[in-house]
Amino acid sequence: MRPRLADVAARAGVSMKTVSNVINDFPHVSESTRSKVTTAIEELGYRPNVSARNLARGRTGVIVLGVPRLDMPYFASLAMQLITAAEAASWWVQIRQTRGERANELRLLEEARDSRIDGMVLSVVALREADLADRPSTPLVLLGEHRFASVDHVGIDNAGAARLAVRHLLDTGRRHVVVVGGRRGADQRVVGAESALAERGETLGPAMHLAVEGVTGQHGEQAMDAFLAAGHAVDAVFCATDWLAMGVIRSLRLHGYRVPDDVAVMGFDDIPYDLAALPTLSTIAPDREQIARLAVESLLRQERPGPPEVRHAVADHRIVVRESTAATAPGGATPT
Amino acid sequence: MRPRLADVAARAGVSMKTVSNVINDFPHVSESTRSKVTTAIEELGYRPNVSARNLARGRTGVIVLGVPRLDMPYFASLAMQLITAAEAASWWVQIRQTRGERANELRLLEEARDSRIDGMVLSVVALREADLADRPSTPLVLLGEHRFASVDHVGIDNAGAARLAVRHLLDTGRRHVVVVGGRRGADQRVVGAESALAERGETLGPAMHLAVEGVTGQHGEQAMDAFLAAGHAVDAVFCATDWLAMGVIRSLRLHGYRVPDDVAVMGFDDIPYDLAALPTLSTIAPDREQIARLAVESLLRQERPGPPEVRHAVADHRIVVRESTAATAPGGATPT
DNA sequence: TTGAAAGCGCTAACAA
DNA sequence: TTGTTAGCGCTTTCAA
Repeated sequence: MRPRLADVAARAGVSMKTVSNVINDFPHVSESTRSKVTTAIEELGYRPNVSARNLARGRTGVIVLGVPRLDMPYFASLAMQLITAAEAASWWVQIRQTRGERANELRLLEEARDSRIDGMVLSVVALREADLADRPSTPLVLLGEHRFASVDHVGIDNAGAARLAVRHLLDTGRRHVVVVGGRRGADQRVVGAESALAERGETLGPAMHLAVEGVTGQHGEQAMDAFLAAGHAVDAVFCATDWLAMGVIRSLRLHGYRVPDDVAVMGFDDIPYDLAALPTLSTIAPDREQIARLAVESLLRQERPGPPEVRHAVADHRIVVRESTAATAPGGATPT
Repeated sequence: MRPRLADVAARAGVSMKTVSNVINDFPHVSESTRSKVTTAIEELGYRPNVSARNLARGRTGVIVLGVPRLDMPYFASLAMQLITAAEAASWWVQIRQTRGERANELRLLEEARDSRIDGMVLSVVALREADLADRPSTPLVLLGEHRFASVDHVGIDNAGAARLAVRHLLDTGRRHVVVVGGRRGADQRVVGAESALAERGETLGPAMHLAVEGVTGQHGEQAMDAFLAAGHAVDAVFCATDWLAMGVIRSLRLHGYRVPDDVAVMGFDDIPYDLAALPTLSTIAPDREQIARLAVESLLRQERPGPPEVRHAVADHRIVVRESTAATAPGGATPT
């Protein structure tokens, strides 16, 4: 049988309370007592029973991570980082998928309310501020582009990152930059791209902004197909995600453009497949480890009693330059 | 406060035992009693406290899924399927990564032994039969290519699937098939490829088998680079995974081969990015949902008392034909 | 078929 | 600073 707290107490010649104090790092434990207890723990190979602890504490020991799709490597590696960060707070992470649909995001929020979980980290795509009006008392932190005044949030500076990306395109001699992403004004990555153009006294013409509804490569490909069919000049494309970029490259090449010789392409996310693509994909790499850590910190802070205080944390990012934006550029190529 | 079992019992005018019987679907409960209880449950919105239940049952409510890397979409979608299947058995799934290293796989096995979990599903890469000599009493089921006599296993017919893939290449007029995968004799996908060749009276020459150590696109690319440098004829490549295939295509195209015109390429796994690649990738699609379901069933069976009985289950697969194996083939192309 | 009550292993109020 | 003990909410043995 596995040793219990009582066994440790007996062996150390102290009470259960004392052992509990040691395990939970309470202050006010004399050094000699502490060492007696830790020795007993070692000798017995004692490990606390999580179910019992959670029951006594009124915790469930589980937090939920909601992401659009786990089979998008960006979210998968985010999930792994969160699992690691949550372990330190002795939380299991339960992963759920939303497919980016508002109905599913609402459903998760509803689950948070019925409080069989200790907290929720939600990577939000379609949720609106109003949906959070009567937010659950369960600790909640949102990830992703959208940031609401009423809820903790962890993200990166999407606009700043996009600005960096587009500046890079412009710095390497590109002139006609297409931006593939979400709705203008709403999508911070599009906003950032616009501002980089503005810095050079240029504007993002309506034709140069391709608004996509979905996240897959096919969405990027179709958008680019439509753009190219219209016959506009282009020598660079900034995409809001790497997956979109893969589709965009497919479209460009099927239309006879060379990448990066004729058109440079920049993605966003830094997924492992970027290196297997032809050309390898330049991108923005968010610091996912930091994001995960900040999310767990937020949950822990909300768990502590005290006046609620909403915090919006910003994690780092960096630009990764690879083949797809090599500086061979002329201006405004046409199909070969 | 959340309603407890006792509240339900009081409201229904029965004992806790009776409510417990209803909840756990015990036989021998009169229909009238059952309906009284279910009504009370509905009215109160009662949900069992999982920690308490696990404590009483001596369960932890958690099973572990060990995969090489979660940011490989194959494993990510497998993970999601397992989460769904495990939910039915009211298990949380804790995901762990092994990076395919034997040391990490052994560490997980060790964790299974110290039994803070109810079961383990391990997608094994490097583990050996001997490592399982004193296997933990915790229910364990292995996924992946390797199958050991002493442990439950769920997989697909890798050799059969590979045979299907290579037959497809041969049926579309290809003659010089390169196989990229693990060690000959050990890797069932290589074995299956060989047998497909044997059916046509051909053999897999040593030069035509590229043994790779890793799983990434770069590994595939390097292997293909080396092969092409040697100047052998080739008009088809079968790769043990899609990721390898992406690297192989990169190499081929950088060496001036057109895919599929000069060389057809076939992958294995069916990851979402196959559709964003140029050309879109033909592949083998294992039935991951079935794999997950069978794995959970195995765990449940092992949990039940009774004589241990090892079972090896085989899930379905199908071939998915896309652009990368379009039937335009001549025989044995050379660089343009 | 249903009820009473003793745990499951840990936490934390209250005492000492 | 440490000990005693009453829960946390559910399962399950034994009786009825």
